[in-house]
Amino acid sequence: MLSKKSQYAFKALTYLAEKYNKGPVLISEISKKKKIPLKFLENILLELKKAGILESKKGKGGGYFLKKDPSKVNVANVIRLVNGPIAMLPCVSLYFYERCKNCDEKHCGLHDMMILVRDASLNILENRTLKDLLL
Amino acid sequence: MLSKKSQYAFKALTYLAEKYNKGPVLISEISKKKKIPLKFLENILLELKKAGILESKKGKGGGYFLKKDPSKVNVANVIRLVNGPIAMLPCVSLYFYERCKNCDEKHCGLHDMMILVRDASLNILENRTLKDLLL
DNA sequence: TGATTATCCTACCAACTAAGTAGACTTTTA
DNA sequence: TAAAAGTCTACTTAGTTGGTAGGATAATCA
Repeated sequence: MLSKKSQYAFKALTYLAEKYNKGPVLISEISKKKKIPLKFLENILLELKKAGILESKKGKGGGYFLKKDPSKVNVANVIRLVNGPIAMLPCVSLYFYERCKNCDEKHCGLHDMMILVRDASLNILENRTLKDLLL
Repeated sequence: MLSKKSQYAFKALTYLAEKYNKGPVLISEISKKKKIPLKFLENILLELKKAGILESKKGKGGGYFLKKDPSKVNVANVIRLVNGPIAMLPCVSLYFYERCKNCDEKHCGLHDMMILVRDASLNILENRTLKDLLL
């Protein structure tokens, strides 16, 4: 399941996508409109900024805004960043791979099935962007 | 991600599937062969029994065994039982549904996308059984 | 019938993660 | 230089995960 943090992240990102190219948006505005706890939202937006998805401006007239066009922000990447692995097992994860202990990946039915699940999910998530989440 | 508990459950179940119709298997045997902490495995097997997947026999010559043929034990159901929801959001879960707060499901792009992901995953998991996990 | 074998059950615990809060600091701009 | 706004460090609180301990209960067999 996606964490609350991830759900907040998507709400904030889609809000910013709607306001793309309309100047910086206050954290407090996003917090109010999307009903996300202010200080928690601060952390999330900062993380998204450090990952290169958002940009910010300090001082009066400042706020957060998308660094790239909404159609360039990949959904799978946002999930990996905020939520972690998409795969159901570490041994089939592309970005968070860890070897199974006491289990030979070459002869593991669970492993093989989870690769199929991973690919089916990625087939959707890798081909969607923030733009697809609007409306 | 699947919990360790879930991974242990699948290891134990596939082991029992290999021994289907060959009489009860000791918890301690599964524990040793599959390298699963004994007392933790006890809990897991008991849970699987209560869910109607396993059967047990007490006393000498006792142990655990599959209640049904491995080809009748659905993978999706095992995951739901031991790990929880398969969907990535409560608002798109079939068996663990919860309404979104502050979010209209009729107009939510995230919701729509997560239904696609859910269905893609279920399409695989619902059509596999323990038998498919062997070898 | 009583010892042995094995599951069943209740309770507990340590470590970690999720979710959120507090408060001071820094930078920008008017 | 004061106000506005993001940045940073640290904390709290609640819940989950991954176990462990020890006894109760039931079945078998000598």
